[in-house]
Amino acid sequence: MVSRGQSFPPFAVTVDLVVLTIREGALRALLVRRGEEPFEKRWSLPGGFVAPSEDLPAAAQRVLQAKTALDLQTVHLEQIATYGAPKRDPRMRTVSVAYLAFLHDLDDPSPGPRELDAAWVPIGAAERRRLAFDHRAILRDGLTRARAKIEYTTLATRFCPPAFTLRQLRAVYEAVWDRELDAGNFARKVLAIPGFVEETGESVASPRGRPAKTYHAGDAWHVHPPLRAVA
Amino acid sequence: MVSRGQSFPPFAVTVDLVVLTIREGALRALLVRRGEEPFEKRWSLPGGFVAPSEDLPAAAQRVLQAKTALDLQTVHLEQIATYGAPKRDPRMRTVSVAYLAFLHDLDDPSPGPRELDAAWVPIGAAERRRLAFDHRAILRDGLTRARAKIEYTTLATRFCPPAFTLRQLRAVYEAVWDRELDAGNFARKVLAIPGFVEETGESVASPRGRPAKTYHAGDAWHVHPPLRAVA
DNA sequence: TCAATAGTGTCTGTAAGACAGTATTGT
DNA sequence: ACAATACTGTCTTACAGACACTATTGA
Repeated sequence: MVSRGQSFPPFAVTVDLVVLTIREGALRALLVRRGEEPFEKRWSLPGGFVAPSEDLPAAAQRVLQAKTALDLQTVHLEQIATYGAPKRDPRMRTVSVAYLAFLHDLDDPSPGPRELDAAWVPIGAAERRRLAFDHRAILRDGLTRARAKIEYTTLATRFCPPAFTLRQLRAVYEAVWDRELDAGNFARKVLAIPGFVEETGESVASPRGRPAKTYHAGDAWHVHPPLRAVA
Repeated sequence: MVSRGQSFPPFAVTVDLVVLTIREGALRALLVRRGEEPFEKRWSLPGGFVAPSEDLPAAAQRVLQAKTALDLQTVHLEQIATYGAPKRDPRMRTVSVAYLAFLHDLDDPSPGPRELDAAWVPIGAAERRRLAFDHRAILRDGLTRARAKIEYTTLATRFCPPAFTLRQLRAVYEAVWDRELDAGNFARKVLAIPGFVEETGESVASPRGRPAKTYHAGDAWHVHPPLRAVA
Protein backbone atom coordinates (compact mmCIF):
# COMPACT_ATOMS: atom_id res chain seq x y z
CA MET A 1 0.00 0.00 0.00
CA VAL A 2 1.30 3.42 -0.91
CA SER A 3 0.12 6.41 1.01
CA ARG A 4 2.65 9.21 0.55
CA GLY A 5 3.63 11.61 -2.18
CA GLN A 6 2.54 11.21 -5.79
CA SER A 7 2.79 7.45 -5.79
CA PHE A 8 -0.35 5.40 -5.30
CA PRO A 9 -1.94 2.38 -6.96
CA PRO A 10 -3.75 3.78 -10.00
CA PHE A 11 -7.32 2.71 -10.64
CA ALA A 12 -9.64 3.41 -13.53
CA VAL A 13 -13.01 4.72 -12.32
CA THR A 14 -16.17 4.26 -14.35
CA VAL A 15 -19.86 4.88 -13.89
CA ASP A 16 -22.45 2.33 -14.97
CA LEU A 17 -26.15 3.09 -15.10
CA VAL A 18 -29.27 1.11 -14.39
CA VAL A 19 -31.79 3.20 -16.32
CA LEU A 20 -35.38 2.09 -15.89
CA THR A 21 -38.59 3.08 -17.61
CA ILE A 22 -42.09 1.76 -18.15
CA ARG A 23 -42.91 1.07 -21.77
CA GLU A 24 -45.88 -0.80 -23.19
CA GLY A 25 -46.87 -1.65 -19.64
CA ALA A 26 -43.56 -3.36 -18.88
CA LEU A 27 -40.62 -2.33 -16.76
CA ARG A 28 -37.58 -2.04 -19.00
CA ALA A 29 -33.88 -1.34 -18.61
CA LEU A 30 -31.66 0.54 -21.03
CA LEU A 31 -29.00 -1.77 -22.44
CA VAL A 32 -26.32 -1.11 -25.05
CA ARG A 33 -24.43 -3.57 -27.21
CA ARG A 34 -20.68 -3.13 -26.95
CA GLY A 35 -18.75 -2.42 -30.12
CA GLU A 36 -15.26 -3.03 -28.76
CA GLU A 37 -13.23 -5.30 -26.53
CA PRO A 38 -13.56 -6.46 -23.89
CA PHE A 39 -16.93 -8.17 -24.19
CA GLU A 40 -17.35 -6.98 -27.78
CA LYS A 41 -20.91 -7.59 -29.06
CA ARG A 42 -22.09 -8.38 -25.54
CA TRP A 43 -24.98 -6.35 -24.09
CA SER A 44 -24.11 -4.17 -21.13
CA LEU A 45 -25.33 -1.33 -18.98
CA PRO A 46 -24.52 2.10 -20.39
CA GLY A 47 -21.43 3.53 -18.77
CA GLY A 48 -18.10 5.21 -19.24
CA PHE A 49 -14.92 6.46 -17.66
CA VAL A 50 -15.05 9.32 -15.22
CA ALA A 51 -13.05 12.30 -16.50
CA PRO A 52 -10.14 13.63 -14.42
CA SER A 53 -11.98 16.61 -13.00
CA GLU A 54 -15.55 15.44 -13.27
CA ASP A 55 -17.76 14.72 -10.28
CA LEU A 56 -19.32 11.26 -10.11
CA PRO A 57 -22.97 12.33 -10.53
CA ALA A 58 -21.90 14.57 -13.41
CA ALA A 59 -20.32 11.61 -15.16
CA ALA A 60 -23.54 9.63 -14.71
CA GLN A 61 -25.57 12.51 -16.16
CA ARG A 62 -23.24 12.79 -19.13
CA VAL A 63 -23.57 9.08 -19.93
CA LEU A 64 -27.34 9.30 -19.60
CA GLN A 65 -27.68 12.31 -21.86
CA ALA A 66 -25.55 10.68 -24.53
CA LYS A 67 -28.08 7.85 -24.93
CA THR A 68 -31.39 9.55 -24.42
CA ALA A 69 -32.79 12.80 -25.67
CA LEU A 70 -33.17 14.09 -22.14
CA ASP A 71 -33.96 17.73 -21.77
CA LEU A 72 -33.66 18.21 -18.10
CA GLN A 73 -31.77 18.12 -14.85
CA THR A 74 -34.95 16.92 -13.18
CA VAL A 75 -34.19 13.26 -13.73
CA HIS A 76 -33.62 11.38 -10.50
CA LEU A 77 -30.18 9.79 -10.28
CA GLU A 78 -29.03 7.98 -7.18
CA GLN A 79 -25.99 5.92 -6.39
CA ILE A 80 -26.54 2.19 -6.02
CA ALA A 81 -23.12 0.93 -4.91
CA THR A 82 -19.56 0.54 -6.10
CA TYR A 83 -18.16 -2.62 -7.66
CA GLY A 84 -14.44 -3.19 -7.55
CA ALA A 85 -13.51 -6.88 -7.66
CA PRO A 86 -9.87 -7.05 -8.80
CA LYS A 87 -10.61 -8.94 -12.04
CA ARG A 88 -13.93 -7.37 -12.97
CA ASP A 89 -12.31 -5.69 -15.99
CA PRO A 90 -9.70 -7.77 -17.83
CA ARG A 91 -7.83 -4.68 -19.04
CA MET A 92 -6.94 -2.96 -15.79
CA ARG A 93 -7.92 -2.46 -12.19
CA THR A 94 -11.29 -0.73 -12.36
CA VAL A 95 -13.91 0.32 -9.89
CA SER A 96 -17.36 1.16 -11.15
CA VAL A 97 -19.76 3.43 -9.34
CA ALA A 98 -23.28 2.34 -10.28
CA TYR A 99 -26.21 4.75 -10.54
CA LEU A 100 -29.94 4.24 -10.80
CA ALA A 101 -32.20 6.44 -12.94
CA PHE A 102 -35.98 6.55 -13.36
CA LEU A 103 -37.28 7.89 -16.68
CA HIS A 104 -40.71 8.25 -18.21
CA ASP A 105 -41.29 6.78 -21.61
CA LEU A 106 -39.02 8.38 -24.19
CA ASP A 107 -37.97 7.82 -27.76
CA ASP A 108 -35.78 4.91 -28.69
CA PRO A 109 -32.28 5.33 -27.33
CA SER A 110 -29.37 6.02 -29.65
CA PRO A 111 -26.20 3.93 -29.49
CA GLY A 112 -22.93 5.78 -28.90
CA PRO A 113 -20.07 5.89 -31.41
CA ARG A 114 -18.47 2.71 -30.06
CA GLU A 115 -21.71 0.82 -29.60
CA LEU A 116 -23.60 -1.45 -31.98
CA ASP A 117 -27.07 -0.98 -30.58
CA ALA A 118 -29.14 0.41 -27.73
CA ALA A 119 -32.58 -0.74 -26.59
CA TRP A 120 -35.19 -0.72 -23.85
CA VAL A 121 -35.18 -4.37 -22.81
CA PRO A 122 -38.03 -5.86 -20.72
CA ILE A 123 -36.69 -6.54 -17.29
CA GLY A 124 -37.15 -10.29 -17.27
CA ALA A 125 -35.19 -10.66 -20.50
CA ALA A 126 -32.54 -8.22 -19.32
CA GLU A 127 -31.96 -10.15 -16.12
CA ARG A 128 -31.62 -13.42 -17.98
CA ARG A 129 -29.25 -12.02 -20.59
CA ARG A 130 -25.49 -12.60 -20.23
CA LEU A 131 -24.21 -9.09 -19.72
CA ALA A 132 -20.67 -7.74 -19.90
CA PHE A 133 -18.50 -7.39 -16.77
CA ASP A 134 -20.46 -7.79 -13.52
CA HIS A 135 -23.40 -5.91 -14.96
CA ARG A 136 -25.89 -8.63 -14.16
CA ALA A 137 -25.20 -8.15 -10.46
CA ILE A 138 -25.41 -4.39 -10.81
CA LEU A 139 -28.74 -4.66 -12.62
CA ARG A 140 -30.07 -6.97 -9.91
CA ASP A 141 -29.03 -4.58 -7.16
CA GLY A 142 -30.54 -1.63 -9.02
CA LEU A 143 -33.86 -3.42 -9.41
CA THR A 144 -33.91 -4.36 -5.76
CA ARG A 145 -33.30 -0.76 -4.85
CA ALA A 146 -36.00 0.52 -7.21
CA ARG A 147 -38.57 -1.95 -5.87
CA ALA A 148 -37.84 -0.92 -2.30
CA LYS A 149 -37.64 2.78 -2.97
CA ILE A 150 -41.05 3.27 -4.55
CA GLU A 151 -42.59 1.84 -1.37
CA TYR A 152 -41.74 4.79 0.79
CA THR A 153 -40.97 7.62 -1.65
CA THR A 154 -42.91 9.32 -4.43
CA LEU A 155 -40.32 8.24 -7.00
CA ALA A 156 -42.89 6.23 -8.94
CA THR A 157 -44.10 9.53 -10.38
CA ARG A 158 -40.75 9.80 -12.18
CA PHE A 159 -41.87 6.95 -14.40
CA CYS A 160 -44.87 8.98 -15.49
CA PRO A 161 -45.16 11.86 -17.97
CA PRO A 162 -45.74 15.36 -16.55
CA ALA A 163 -49.50 14.73 -16.39
CA PHE A 164 -50.77 11.25 -15.62
CA THR A 165 -53.79 9.38 -14.35
CA LEU A 166 -53.95 7.25 -11.24
CA ARG A 167 -54.29 4.28 -13.58
CA GLN A 168 -50.89 5.11 -15.05
CA LEU A 169 -49.32 5.54 -11.64
CA ARG A 170 -50.79 2.27 -10.48
CA ALA A 171 -49.43 0.62 -13.62
CA VAL A 172 -45.96 1.77 -12.55
CA TYR A 173 -46.25 -0.04 -9.24
CA GLU A 174 -47.71 -3.07 -10.93
CA ALA A 175 -44.88 -3.22 -13.45
CA VAL A 176 -42.11 -2.68 -10.92
CA TRP A 177 -43.52 -5.11 -8.37
CA ASP A 178 -44.99 -7.51 -10.93
CA ARG A 179 -48.14 -7.66 -8.87
CA GLU A 180 -51.67 -6.36 -9.26
CA LEU A 181 -52.99 -3.75 -6.87
CA ASP A 182 -56.57 -3.05 -5.92
CA ALA A 183 -57.55 0.02 -7.91
CA GLY A 184 -59.81 1.43 -5.24
CA ASN A 185 -57.46 1.02 -2.33
CA PHE A 186 -54.65 2.44 -4.41
CA ALA A 187 -56.55 5.59 -5.31
CA ARG A 188 -57.64 6.19 -1.74
CA LYS A 189 -54.17 5.73 -0.39
CA VAL A 190 -52.35 7.90 -2.93
CA LEU A 191 -54.86 10.72 -2.60
CA ALA A 192 -54.55 10.59 1.19
CA ILE A 193 -50.81 11.35 1.13
CA PRO A 194 -50.48 15.15 1.01
CA GLY A 195 -48.25 16.28 -1.84
CA PHE A 196 -47.99 12.90 -3.55
CA VAL A 197 -50.11 13.97 -6.53
CA GLU A 198 -51.95 17.19 -7.36
CA GLU A 199 -54.98 17.50 -9.60
CA THR A 200 -54.40 19.25 -12.89
CA GLY A 201 -58.11 19.99 -13.24
CA GLU A 202 -58.14 18.13 -16.53
CA SER A 203 -59.40 14.72 -17.49
CA VAL A 204 -58.61 12.31 -20.26
CA ALA A 205 -61.05 9.99 -21.94
CA SER A 206 -60.49 6.33 -21.29
CA PRO A 207 -60.77 3.91 -24.21
CA ARG A 208 -64.17 3.05 -22.77
CA GLY A 209 -65.66 4.27 -19.55
CA ARG A 210 -65.51 7.21 -17.25
CA PRO A 211 -62.67 9.62 -17.96
CA ALA A 212 -59.89 9.77 -15.41
CA LYS A 213 -58.59 12.94 -13.79
CA THR A 214 -54.98 13.77 -14.48
CA TYR A 215 -52.42 14.70 -11.90
CA HIS A 216 -49.00 16.28 -11.59
CA ALA A 217 -46.35 14.94 -9.27
CA GLY A 218 -46.56 16.81 -5.98
CA ASP A 219 -43.68 18.02 -3.86
CA ALA A 220 -43.81 15.33 -1.20
CA TRP A 221 -40.89 12.95 -1.05
CA HIS A 222 -41.75 10.45 1.65
CA VAL A 223 -44.81 8.22 1.50
CA HIS A 224 -45.93 7.40 4.99
CA PRO A 225 -47.32 4.95 5.74
CA PRO A 226 -45.62 3.19 2.83
CA LEU A 227 -47.26 1.33 0.01
CA ARG A 228 -46.34 -2.31 0.20
CA ALA A 229 -44.68 -4.52 -2.37
CA VAL A 230 -46.12 -7.68 -0.83
CA ALA A 231 -49.66 -8.38 0.22
CA MET B 1 -12.14 10.94 -21.57
CA VAL B 2 -9.89 8.04 -22.41
CA SER B 3 -11.33 4.65 -23.00
CA ARG B 4 -8.86 2.63 -25.05
CA GLY B 5 -5.61 0.82 -24.43
CA GLN B 6 -3.50 1.34 -21.31
CA SER B 7 -4.29 5.00 -20.99
CA PHE B 8 -7.01 6.14 -18.64
CA PRO B 9 -7.38 8.87 -16.02
CA PRO B 10 -5.71 7.45 -12.89
CA PHE B 11 -7.57 7.67 -9.59
CA ALA B 12 -6.53 6.76 -6.08
CA VAL B 13 -9.11 4.53 -4.38
CA THR B 14 -9.49 4.43 -0.62
CA VAL B 15 -11.85 2.87 1.88
CA ASP B 16 -13.14 4.82 4.87
CA LEU B 17 -15.02 3.20 7.73
CA VAL B 18 -17.89 4.25 9.93
CA VAL B 19 -17.36 1.84 12.83
CA LEU B 20 -20.07 1.99 15.47
CA THR B 21 -20.38 0.46 18.89
CA ILE B 22 -22.33 0.94 22.11
CA ARG B 23 -20.18 1.85 25.08
CA GLU B 24 -21.31 3.07 28.48
CA GLY B 25 -24.83 3.21 27.12
CA ALA B 26 -23.90 5.57 24.30
CA LEU B 27 -23.57 5.06 20.58
CA ARG B 28 -19.96 5.79 19.60
CA ALA B 29 -17.92 5.97 16.42
CA LEU B 30 -14.30 5.01 15.98
CA LEU B 31 -12.22 8.06 15.08
CA VAL B 32 -8.48 8.40 14.54
CA ARG B 33 -6.30 11.49 14.73
CA ARG B 34 -4.20 11.98 11.63
CA GLY B 35 -0.42 12.14 12.01
CA GLU B 36 0.38 13.42 8.52
CA GLU B 37 -0.73 15.82 5.85
CA PRO B 38 -3.25 16.55 4.59
CA PHE B 39 -5.40 17.41 7.59
CA GLU B 40 -2.58 16.60 10.01
CA LYS B 41 -3.81 16.46 13.63
CA ARG B 42 -7.43 16.49 12.46
CA TRP B 43 -9.73 13.66 13.53
CA SER B 44 -10.97 11.41 10.75
CA LEU B 45 -12.63 8.13 10.03
CA PRO B 46 -10.23 5.20 9.87
CA GLY B 47 -9.33 4.40 6.29
CA GLY B 48 -6.62 3.63 3.81
CA PHE B 49 -5.68 3.03 0.21
CA VAL B 50 -6.93 -0.05 -1.55
CA ALA B 51 -4.04 -2.27 -2.64
CA PRO B 52 -3.61 -3.09 -6.35
CA SER B 53 -5.04 -6.58 -6.18
CA GLU B 54 -7.21 -6.30 -3.10
CA ASP B 55 -10.99 -6.52 -3.17
CA LEU B 56 -12.89 -3.58 -1.65
CA PRO B 57 -14.44 -5.45 1.30
CA ALA B 58 -11.01 -7.00 2.00
CA ALA B 59 -9.48 -3.54 2.22
CA ALA B 60 -12.18 -2.49 4.67
CA GLN B 61 -11.54 -5.59 6.80
CA ARG B 62 -7.83 -4.93 6.82
CA VAL B 63 -8.31 -1.34 8.01
CA LEU B 64 -10.71 -2.52 10.70
CA GLN B 65 -8.43 -5.23 12.01
CA ALA B 66 -5.51 -2.81 12.22
CA LYS B 67 -7.39 -0.65 14.73
CA THR B 68 -9.30 -3.16 16.79
CA ALA B 69 -8.31 -6.49 18.28
CA LEU B 70 -10.95 -8.25 16.24
CA ASP B 71 -10.80 -12.00 16.20
CA LEU B 72 -13.36 -12.86 13.61
CA GLN B 73 -14.79 -12.70 10.14
CA THR B 74 -18.24 -12.51 11.69
CA VAL B 75 -18.25 -8.72 11.87
CA HIS B 76 -20.90 -7.17 9.66
CA LEU B 77 -19.44 -4.83 7.04
CA GLU B 78 -21.61 -3.18 4.43
CA GLN B 79 -20.97 -0.56 1.83
CA ILE B 80 -22.50 2.85 2.48
CA ALA B 81 -21.67 4.77 -0.70
CA THR B 82 -18.77 6.16 -2.67
CA TYR B 83 -17.52 9.74 -2.40
CA GLY B 84 -15.59 11.20 -5.29
CA ALA B 85 -15.86 14.98 -5.49
CA PRO B 86 -12.88 16.19 -7.57
CA LYS B 87 -11.29 18.18 -4.74
CA ARG B 88 -12.12 15.99 -1.79
CA ASP B 89 -8.43 15.14 -1.39
CA PRO B 90 -6.01 18.01 -2.02
CA ARG B 91 -3.21 15.64 -3.07
CA MET B 92 -4.78 13.83 -5.99
CA ARG B 93 -8.03 12.67 -7.52
CA THR B 94 -9.42 10.20 -5.04
CA VAL B 95 -12.60 8.23 -4.66
CA SER B 96 -13.42 6.74 -1.32
CA VAL B 97 -15.67 3.74 -0.84
CA ALA B 98 -17.25 4.04 2.59
CA TYR B 99 -18.17 1.03 4.73
CA LEU B 100 -20.28 0.64 7.84
CA ALA B 101 -19.39 -1.78 10.66
CA PHE B 102 -21.27 -2.76 13.83
CA LEU B 103 -19.14 -3.96 16.74
CA HIS B 104 -19.88 -4.95 20.29
CA ASP B 105 -17.95 -3.28 23.05
CA LEU B 106 -14.24 -3.94 22.71
CA ASP B 107 -11.01 -2.71 24.21
CA ASP B 108 -9.74 0.73 23.43
CA PRO B 109 -8.64 1.05 19.81
CA SER B 110 -4.97 1.36 18.92
CA PRO B 111 -3.75 4.14 16.62
CA GLY B 112 -1.84 3.09 13.51
CA PRO B 113 1.80 3.99 12.86
CA ARG B 114 0.91 7.27 11.13
CA GLU B 115 -1.81 8.23 13.59
CA LEU B 116 -1.63 10.22 16.79
CA ASP B 117 -4.62 8.77 18.55
CA ALA B 118 -7.70 6.59 18.22
CA ALA B 119 -10.87 6.70 20.30
CA TRP B 120 -14.51 5.70 20.62
CA VAL B 121 -16.20 9.09 20.39
CA PRO B 122 -19.85 9.55 21.47
CA ILE B 123 -21.89 10.11 18.39
CA GLY B 124 -23.09 13.62 19.16
CA ALA B 125 -19.54 14.87 19.72
CA ALA B 126 -18.30 13.02 16.64
CA GLU B 127 -20.94 14.63 14.43
CA ARG B 128 -20.07 18.07 15.70
CA ARG B 129 -16.33 17.63 15.33
CA ARG B 130 -14.54 19.08 12.30
CA LEU B 131 -13.33 15.96 10.54
CA ALA B 132 -10.79 15.56 7.75
CA PHE B 133 -11.85 15.37 4.09
CA ASP B 134 -15.62 14.87 3.64
CA HIS B 135 -15.76 12.51 6.58
CA ARG B 136 -18.49 14.41 8.33
CA ALA B 137 -20.86 13.69 5.44
CA ILE B 138 -19.77 10.05 5.38
CA LEU B 139 -20.38 9.72 9.11
CA ARG B 140 -23.82 11.27 8.73
CA ASP B 141 -24.74 8.89 5.92
CA GLY B 142 -23.46 5.92 7.89
CA LEU B 143 -25.54 6.86 10.91
CA THR B 144 -28.62 7.31 8.78
CA ARG B 145 -28.07 3.89 7.32
CA ALA B 146 -27.51 2.30 10.73
CA ARG B 147 -30.66 3.85 12.16
CA ALA B 148 -32.73 2.61 9.24
CA LYS B 149 -31.18 -0.82 9.06
CA ILE B 150 -31.84 -1.94 12.62
CA GLU B 151 -35.53 -1.34 11.98
CA TYR B 152 -35.95 -4.24 9.63
CA THR B 153 -32.94 -6.46 10.23
CA THR B 154 -31.50 -8.23 13.26
CA LEU B 155 -28.27 -6.24 13.00
CA ALA B 156 -28.80 -4.69 16.43
CA THR B 157 -27.57 -7.98 17.89
CA ARG B 158 -24.16 -7.19 16.39
CA PHE B 159 -23.81 -4.46 18.98
CA CYS B 160 -24.23 -7.02 21.74
CA PRO B 161 -21.78 -9.53 23.19
CA PRO B 162 -22.35 -13.24 22.36
CA ALA B 163 -24.83 -13.58 25.23
CA PHE B 164 -27.04 -10.65 26.13
CA THR B 165 -30.27 -9.73 27.88
CA LEU B 166 -33.29 -8.12 26.28
CA ARG B 167 -32.43 -5.06 28.36
CA GLN B 168 -29.09 -4.83 26.57
CA LEU B 169 -30.67 -5.30 23.17
CA ARG B 170 -33.24 -2.65 23.95
CA ALA B 171 -30.44 -0.33 25.07
CA VAL B 172 -28.94 -0.72 21.59
CA TYR B 173 -32.10 0.53 19.94
CA GLU B 174 -32.41 3.32 22.48
CA ALA B 175 -28.84 4.46 21.91
CA VAL B 176 -29.04 4.31 18.12
CA TRP B 177 -32.43 5.97 17.90
CA ASP B 178 -31.93 8.25 20.91
CA ARG B 179 -35.41 7.37 22.07
CA GLU B 180 -36.86 5.28 24.86
CA LEU B 181 -38.80 2.15 24.07
CA ASP B 182 -41.48 0.48 26.12
CA ALA B 183 -39.78 -2.47 27.79
CA GLY B 184 -42.83 -4.69 27.69
CA ASN B 185 -43.76 -4.12 24.08
CA PHE B 186 -40.14 -4.53 23.08
CA ALA B 187 -39.80 -7.91 24.76
CA ARG B 188 -43.04 -9.19 23.28
CA LYS B 189 -42.13 -8.08 19.80
CA VAL B 190 -38.57 -9.39 19.77
CA LEU B 191 -39.59 -12.77 21.17
CA ALA B 192 -42.35 -13.04 18.58
CA ILE B 193 -39.92 -12.85 15.64
CA PRO B 194 -38.68 -16.40 15.02
CA GLY B 195 -34.90 -16.56 14.95
CA PHE B 196 -34.27 -13.05 16.21
CA VAL B 197 -32.95 -14.22 19.59
CA GLU B 198 -32.62 -17.68 21.17
CA GLU B 199 -32.59 -18.42 24.88
CA THR B 200 -29.30 -19.56 26.30
CA GLY B 201 -31.05 -21.12 29.27
CA GLU B 202 -29.01 -18.95 31.62
CA SER B 203 -29.87 -15.85 33.58
CA VAL B 204 -27.87 -13.00 34.99
CA ALA B 205 -28.60 -11.14 38.19
CA SER B 206 -29.68 -7.56 37.76
CA PRO B 207 -28.21 -4.94 40.08
CA ARG B 208 -31.55 -5.13 41.85
CA GLY B 209 -34.59 -7.07 40.86
CA ARG B 210 -35.53 -10.16 38.97
CA PRO B 211 -32.69 -11.73 36.97
CA ALA B 212 -32.94 -11.51 33.20
CA LYS B 213 -32.66 -14.43 30.81
CA THR B 214 -29.78 -14.23 28.38
CA TYR B 215 -30.01 -14.84 24.66
CA HIS B 216 -27.84 -15.56 21.65
CA ALA B 217 -28.40 -13.89 18.31
CA GLY B 218 -30.60 -16.15 16.19
CA ASP B 219 -30.23 -16.86 12.49
CA ALA B 220 -33.03 -14.63 11.24
CA TRP B 221 -32.03 -11.64 9.16
CA HIS B 222 -35.24 -9.77 8.43
CA VAL B 223 -37.46 -8.37 11.15
CA HIS B 224 -41.03 -8.28 9.93
CA PRO B 225 -43.02 -6.37 10.81
CA PRO B 226 -40.23 -3.89 11.54
CA LEU B 227 -39.46 -2.17 14.78
CA ARG B 228 -39.98 1.54 14.40
CA ALA B 229 -37.58 4.39 14.97
CA VAL B 230 -40.38 6.90 15.47
CA ALA B 231 -43.44 6.63 17.65
C1' DT C 1 -41.89 -5.95 53.18
C1' DC C 2 -40.09 -2.84 49.91
C1' DA C 3 -37.88 -1.48 45.80
C1' DA C 4 -36.38 -2.56 41.54
C1' DT C 5 -36.24 -4.89 37.37
C1' DA C 6 -38.32 -8.63 33.99
C1' DG C 7 -41.83 -9.88 31.42
C1' DT C 8 -47.33 -10.51 30.20
C1' DG C 9 -52.30 -9.09 29.39
C1' DT C 10 -55.45 -6.12 27.67
C1' DC C 11 -57.40 -2.24 25.44
C1' DT C 12 -57.60 1.20 21.79
C1' DG C 13 -56.62 3.51 17.58
C1' DT C 14 -54.80 3.20 12.94
C1' DA C 15 -54.34 1.21 8.79
C1' DA C 16 -54.29 -2.48 5.19
C1' DG C 17 -56.84 -5.56 2.20
C1' DA C 18 -61.15 -7.53 0.41
C1' DC C 19 -64.88 -6.46 -1.88
C1' DA C 20 -69.36 -4.36 -2.64
C1' DG C 21 -71.32 -0.29 -4.16
C1' DT C 22 -71.77 4.24 -6.74
C1' DA C 23 -70.37 7.52 -10.62
C1' DT C 24 -69.51 8.71 -15.31
C1' DT C 25 -68.59 7.97 -19.73
C1' DG C 26 -68.87 5.74 -25.05
C1' DT C 27 -71.51 2.73 -27.90
C1' DA D 1 -79.53 -0.13 -21.72
C1' DC D 2 -75.03 -1.94 -21.32
C1' DA D 3 -70.25 -2.37 -20.74
C1' DA D 4 -66.29 -0.50 -19.17
C1' DT D 5 -63.58 2.15 -16.36
C1' DA D 6 -63.05 5.46 -12.15
C1' DC D 7 -63.55 5.97 -7.68
C1' DT D 8 -65.86 5.47 -2.57
C1' DG D 9 -67.82 2.96 1.54
C1' DT D 10 -67.64 -0.53 4.71
C1' DC D 11 -66.08 -4.51 7.07
C1' DT D 12 -62.52 -7.45 9.01
C1' DT D 13 -58.18 -8.37 10.67
C1' DA D 14 -53.57 -7.17 12.25
C1' DC D 15 -50.61 -4.73 14.74
C1' DA D 16 -48.45 -0.70 17.32
C1' DG D 17 -48.48 1.81 21.55
C1' DA D 18 -50.18 2.80 26.23
C1' DC D 19 -50.35 1.08 30.42
C1' DA D 20 -51.83 -1.91 34.11
C1' DC D 21 -50.59 -6.09 35.95
C1' DT D 22 -47.91 -10.25 37.54
C1' DA D 23 -43.25 -12.43 38.53
C1' DT D 24 -38.86 -12.74 40.70
C1' DT D 25 -35.13 -11.25 42.89
C1' DG D 26 -31.79 -8.48 46.68
C1' DA D 27 -31.80 -5.74 50.63
